[in-house]
Amino acid sequence: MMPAVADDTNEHSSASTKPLLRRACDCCRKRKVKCDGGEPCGPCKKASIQCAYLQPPKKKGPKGLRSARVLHALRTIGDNASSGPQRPLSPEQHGAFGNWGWDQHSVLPNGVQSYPHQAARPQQDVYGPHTSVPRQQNYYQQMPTSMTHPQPTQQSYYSNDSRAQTWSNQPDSVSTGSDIPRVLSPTGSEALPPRLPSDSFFPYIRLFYDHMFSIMPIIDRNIYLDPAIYTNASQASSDVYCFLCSICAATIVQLDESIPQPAPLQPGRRTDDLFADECLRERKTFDYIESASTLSIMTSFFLFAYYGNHEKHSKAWHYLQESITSAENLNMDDESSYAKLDPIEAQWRRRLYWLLFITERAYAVQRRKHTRLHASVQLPSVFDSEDPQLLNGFVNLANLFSAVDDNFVRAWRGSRKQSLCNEAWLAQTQEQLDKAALALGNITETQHLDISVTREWLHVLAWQMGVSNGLIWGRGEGGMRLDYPIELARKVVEITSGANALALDSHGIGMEQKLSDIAGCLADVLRCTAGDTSSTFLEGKQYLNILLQRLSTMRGKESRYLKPLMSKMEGLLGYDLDAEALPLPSALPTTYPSQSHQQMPNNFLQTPRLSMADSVGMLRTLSMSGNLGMPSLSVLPMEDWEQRRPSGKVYNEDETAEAIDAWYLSQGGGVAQAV
DNA sequence: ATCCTCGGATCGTAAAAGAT
DNA sequence: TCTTTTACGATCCGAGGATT
Repeated sequence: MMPAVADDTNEHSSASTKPLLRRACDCCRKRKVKCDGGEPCGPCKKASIQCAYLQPPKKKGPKGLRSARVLHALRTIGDNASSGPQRPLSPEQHGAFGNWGWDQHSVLPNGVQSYPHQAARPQQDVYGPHTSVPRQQNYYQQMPTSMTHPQPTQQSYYSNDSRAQTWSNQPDSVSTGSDIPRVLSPTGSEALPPRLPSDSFFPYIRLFYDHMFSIMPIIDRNIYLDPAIYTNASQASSDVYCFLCSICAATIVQLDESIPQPAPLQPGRRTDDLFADECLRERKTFDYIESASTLSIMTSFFLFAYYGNHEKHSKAWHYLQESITSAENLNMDDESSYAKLDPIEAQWRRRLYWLLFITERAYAVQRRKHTRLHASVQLPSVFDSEDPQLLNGFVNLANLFSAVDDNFVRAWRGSRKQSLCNEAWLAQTQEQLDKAALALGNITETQHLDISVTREWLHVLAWQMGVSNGLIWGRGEGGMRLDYPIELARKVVEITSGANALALDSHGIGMEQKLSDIAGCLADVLRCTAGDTSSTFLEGKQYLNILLQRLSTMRGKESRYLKPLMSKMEGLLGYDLDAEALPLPSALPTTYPSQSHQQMPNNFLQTPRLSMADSVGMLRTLSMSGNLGMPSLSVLPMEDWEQRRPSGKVYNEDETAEAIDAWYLSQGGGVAQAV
């Protein structure tokens, strides 16, 4: 499938017709010059540029249903005709999505749809179809050659065209055809601080695609994995530059030490901080709010990821909200707005919207915040996407979080009426969580881990809500049993035990938080049932042990949640907080669930038994104090945990301890009656 | 004179549409 | 199922602009 030439035997064919090379290097492709296929190739050697063959070949042939595309083209023509001016299909509409967008030459053979002329090509072509590299370069060419920023004359040039960075278009500018001038850069022409060198970005973008793209499939690899577009990155427009800085900052801190990273850009300074500072500095030089685009939404989003991973939660939440606000400004929460867009553009926007949705739900639950976005727009397409397997996973995750509805969030924040947080509702919620993410067969491991662990984590949260509302002694529907967290922990151990560490680590601190939440909840249950020697609870201790082991090596180092958890565990597992490392790191069963329960670590302490009623009482006390599932407050800053887990639960008080014990015995739980 | 950019001709491949 | 049509990715020629 590679050869572009018929009778190309191996290297160079001696056929009479001009021999096309089977593959040109990335730079020659960009430069549109003949490549000799060498490493480095002749033209690259001559030009003293880095020769590489990184860009993967794209799939050829038509994509999607032809008839649908024709329909869209006709519709677009109709829209343009009725909405007046001259404005051809906006470049944004061709935009960011590589060549599965419309072919700009073929949409309208009469030329009405084609770009008028080169000079009017918008800068946003950076995101244009892959094959139109020249236009990307053209875009960069508009920038001054020195390390200063665009001059006023250039601004006026830009402001007269519709600034097509790929996704930057505002729907209203499409529908009204009004080209609102946008100020892109500072009005002054004074020299500005130098930017980061152009070659700073690409290594991190590659890391992003290798390890994070499957959970954030929002930028086109055909565009951003092309090293050539970074050749002038330091002179890109401000919003592009900010975006690149933010995604690099987020990637570095999210992957952290789980994978070897390129050498620091500046000695003695964290590169993620450098990127983030650059992004923030550059943002002050232009009105990024007024010129909001999908690009600026993503910039805010990656700033969120950067701060979130650094546990700077006020800033993280701020930037997440900023990205959501920008999305609302672009009407991305309005389904009807997508109909006006090119189908491909619409698909990318849907992805971005749902990523914001998922992230907001997850983060809001973790930090007990309110949510603003709703499942109000259609999910992105799976089968028509460039990677159905990947999109399948993404959509699964979106479905899972759709089960975390407003009631869930309100109940979790403690602002839902007690009467509404009843057993039936919780049972239904738990059921929905399982139903929402069923088809996990054909997805990547990274996504599988995310969905599976998130699902169990949400189960844990729902269970804690039940406890807080006095539902623990029910019939066990919706898992409202005392030992339910042990079952959930078992699943999590099964999910993570065989997992590729890097696939787990690529979820950043969010995964650490979820695992620590699950472990914390399990620890509470074990503490409250201390002394119980039934197999279920001994099993639970082993699961806890394994989860702690996991946390001890997250992202190349010990998770910051480990010590708090261990201090909480003091006396329960026999661990000493001051111990230099967890015991048995290598002796842990890697295929744990198949192991028998006999081989318990001998350092489990036998502590006095509690009755079932005592256990439930303790759990309720913990939930009242807002301490349920939380590691000891003595290790993490108090306000940090309080922010994460404020209390505020309500629950009934009228069940008797006898009834509880009787129920539990009937479940075969085996908790001892009394000390 | 040399270098560089980039429109577009051309080709091969693969998917959609049509014929049987 | 087979054939035809169409879309699209890819290479790279060569005109024309920029630079030395």
